[in-house]
Amino acid sequence: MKTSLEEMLAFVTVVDSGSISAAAEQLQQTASGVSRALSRLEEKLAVTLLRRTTRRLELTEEGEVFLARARRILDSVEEAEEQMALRRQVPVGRLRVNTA
Amino acid sequence: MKTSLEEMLAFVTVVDSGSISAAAEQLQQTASGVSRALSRLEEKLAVTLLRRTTRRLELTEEGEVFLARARRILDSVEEAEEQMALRRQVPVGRLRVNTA
DNA sequence: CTATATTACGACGGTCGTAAGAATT
DNA sequence: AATTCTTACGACCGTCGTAATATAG
Repeated sequence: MKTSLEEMLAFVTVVDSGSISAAAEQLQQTASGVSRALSRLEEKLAVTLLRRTTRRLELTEEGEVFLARARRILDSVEEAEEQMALRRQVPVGRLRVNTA
Repeated sequence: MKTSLEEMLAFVTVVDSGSISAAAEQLQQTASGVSRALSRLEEKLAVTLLRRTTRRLELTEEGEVFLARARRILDSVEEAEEQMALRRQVPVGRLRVNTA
């Protein structure tokens, strides 16, 4: 449980946007931050996820595998948060209304 | 995506162990830290997950709902990490062996 | 030469543990 | 009265942005 959601999000966003700098913009961060988040993730997993040059990004096999899982995890978190947000506004149980 | 895995883990551990102090021990933290992690999570979700007195813990309805999802998320992360660990040791593809 | 990625550095923010205080039984 | 939870206070660790450096095309 050493990996963080932020790091997973950085990874997924980099893949989706095609570059670290594009991901940075999308995440409202600097490229520096995204680059480090990615390195941190790889270090924690002890695996190379993305083979990168200054021009091209290429997913490794491990990256491919992890990507799918990371996506699902991020979606699940989003979903859980949204459900809480909903539950806040829509109290459960019967709704009793007195009509005139 | 504001919530963190650490906070979810704190929440789940508190529920499973029955108290904040027990969870703290299990997580190798202080009760103070776990208590704050829990409060942080509730604040971020803007929801009360656990109604707590000094003696009793009671899941709210929202807590119940979130608990199930948090468990699944934590398991998924664990799984993803383990898969990377495996893949590290067991390179994929054909294994060629020259026998004498 | 240009665009992108990484790294060193200093700064800042968030989380921690300790210790004191509050609350429940 | 005892146990547990919470909070205030410093301290610390991790992450950040900037700016400099490296590198691919």
